Amino acid sequence: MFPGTVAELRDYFLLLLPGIITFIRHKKVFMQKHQTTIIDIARELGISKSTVSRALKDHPDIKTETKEKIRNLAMESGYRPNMLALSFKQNRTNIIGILVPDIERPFYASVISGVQQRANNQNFFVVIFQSKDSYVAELNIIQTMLELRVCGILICHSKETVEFPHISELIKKGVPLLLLDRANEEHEAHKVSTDHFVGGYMIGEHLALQGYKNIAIIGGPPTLQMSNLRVDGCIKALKNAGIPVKKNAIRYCYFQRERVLSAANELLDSKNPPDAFFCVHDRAAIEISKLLEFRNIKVPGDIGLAGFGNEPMSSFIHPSLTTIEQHPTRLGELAAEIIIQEITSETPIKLQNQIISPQLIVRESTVKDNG
Amino acid sequence: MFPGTVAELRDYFLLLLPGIITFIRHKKVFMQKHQTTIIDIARELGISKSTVSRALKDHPDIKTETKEKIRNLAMESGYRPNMLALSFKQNRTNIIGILVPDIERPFYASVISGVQQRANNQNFFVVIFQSKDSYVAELNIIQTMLELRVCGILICHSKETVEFPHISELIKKGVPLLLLDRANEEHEAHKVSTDHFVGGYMIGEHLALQGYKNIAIIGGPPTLQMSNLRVDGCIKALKNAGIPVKKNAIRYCYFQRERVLSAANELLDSKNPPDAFFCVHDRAAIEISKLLEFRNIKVPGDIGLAGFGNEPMSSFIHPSLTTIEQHPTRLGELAAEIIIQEITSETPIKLQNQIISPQLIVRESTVKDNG
DNA sequence: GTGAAAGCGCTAACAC
DNA sequence: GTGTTAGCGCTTTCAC
Repeated sequence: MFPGTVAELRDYFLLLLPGIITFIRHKKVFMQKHQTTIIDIARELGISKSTVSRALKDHPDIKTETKEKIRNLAMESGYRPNMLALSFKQNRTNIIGILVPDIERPFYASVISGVQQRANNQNFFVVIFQSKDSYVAELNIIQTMLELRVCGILICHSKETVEFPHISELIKKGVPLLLLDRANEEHEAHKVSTDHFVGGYMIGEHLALQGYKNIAIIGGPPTLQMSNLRVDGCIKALKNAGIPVKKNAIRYCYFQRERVLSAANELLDSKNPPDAFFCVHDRAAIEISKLLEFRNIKVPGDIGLAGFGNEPMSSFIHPSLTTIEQHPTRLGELAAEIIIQEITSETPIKLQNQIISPQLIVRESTVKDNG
Repeated sequence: MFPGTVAELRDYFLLLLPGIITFIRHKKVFMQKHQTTIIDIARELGISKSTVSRALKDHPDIKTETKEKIRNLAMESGYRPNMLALSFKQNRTNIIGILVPDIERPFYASVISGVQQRANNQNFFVVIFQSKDSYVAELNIIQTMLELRVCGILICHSKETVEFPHISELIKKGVPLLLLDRANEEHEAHKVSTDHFVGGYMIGEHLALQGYKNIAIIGGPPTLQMSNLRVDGCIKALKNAGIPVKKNAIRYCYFQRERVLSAANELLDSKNPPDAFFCVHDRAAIEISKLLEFRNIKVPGDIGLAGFGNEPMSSFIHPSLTTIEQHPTRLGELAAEIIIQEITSETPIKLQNQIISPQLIVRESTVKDNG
């Protein structure tokens, strides 16, 4: 019955070998000690797994003492529900997908940080994606997210994105969706954003108050709502102060370094050079700051300079930069809260459109009268 | 048979209501059109689902023409494997978990960006976690990752972390694991890091070459290997150049602003003040830069200043900061490649310990002879 | 108040 | 070369 000779033993071993190999391979993948399941508990207590399932979610049908017993054992044995099984059953994960143009930009890093912190508090996970400002990438990523069966999507559009078929699609599908900061007005999705118009207005007002009379504006892509709102806000404030802005003094530079520099140079070399720049992005302002230093133009003595976004760097350049704080972390937190509410609520919640008030940060680059 | 009067109709409707509500609720969650499954294809073609499954993974058993038929239909019908089912079956997702102290710090943002890009190329997802430099958080997060059944883990320890039971645990469990940049030497896991020692050495050498003779070093927490290596590298280079570093000139400031400032002040006010500072972190160097400006001490005229990390800001402060570039994006990409290799390979791969060469970035803050 | 059983989509061992 | 079947952990309907 059991092999006797060495040869028999060898043959017996060889016979078993494939099985052994399979066994080892299986074990290799995850050698963790068997995670307690609902079935283990049921077997241990001599009851059915449905009872255990119900007890663990506090179903009213189950007797209190049964619940007690089950919950105790669950505790002792370190039972943790298997998320994979849950997700599979419900055809939906507890993963929130977030798409931003570029994680490395401080604004998005902060937004993500906020989202992540709030999400983790509530047992949600955050998967990140970057479009690197490519529209095609944006489309693909959204498909990928759907395949992953994320339970909610946060999107901050790429700067290339001027059409929104993917967004309409998502809305039609009914996937919980929130548009971050660069939302197109027409979509019926939750939205969280900075009040770009008011931010621009604050800068315009401040520049007017400081006595600047001839302000040039460095915009982003003319198709990007967000950056246009900043421009419009500024123009409105200046108009209110009786300061006209010439068409020619507004330059759309697509957040591109070269365009910013050549626009600035052109303006500076013109017959009627500006006495202040408002850049709708700190990055551009910082570039111009370097340029002015290079051209030996004093800031704020000869010319004023204001940015938008309060990037960490803006307080460290010389002179330090007047700008607008957007509270990106708070933005992220709020976004996470709303999407989680939408996900967990039984019925769709009221459409949110949260606008975060920006804050004017006055620094050296615009304040003439320093003494 | 069918209700006649209005009252009957109403009653009939009320009877159906619960069912209708349930129906709507179910549909609400995800109204997407039914995703084609392997079963649909099998039914359509009048074959079994196993054949379909095998054909789609190019199993040699299946006849070529059968494969053709199946693949065509799969294409047409837009079949996409259900990741949730796959994950459930294999008890493992295609999600890589990454834990860093803080996403908002440029170094980590870049690392994550690198990881994310590489992972997405290979159909992996990246879930992010932040410890905010808390050891307890680090422990919890690792448990959470295990519950999510991530298929691989990338960790960059919090600065509080001086014990590593969780890491040993992970290694014992056999979860694919890679330690990023702050790895403890003794662990048998994959590792990717900057060559901190060489980075420190480069700074030391450079400072010596520039003629600095009395160098103070601002370190991190004395328990953090990474920061100690930077310190040691610098000391070694200085020693090689015949420049002794006094014990008292090495200050461990735990990456804390207040400690950095008080240490710097103390050193500057001492009988024998340093003629250069090496801070193992750009942040600290930037703080000291501000301090020196405030105290009206000229850099690099009166005193030299060097940092580590090449944070974006370091090139924008005045004077711009000499520092070490760590290539964080490349670090992240490499980390992703290694962990994905480990995950996808049948047998465990050779333990990797990749050390990325840093790069000396010489800027104004250390170069005395500028004219 | 509790149990039995089906089923979510897919894989793989086994049968033929 | 292809089909049958069991099973992954859990929820939920239906039966008792």
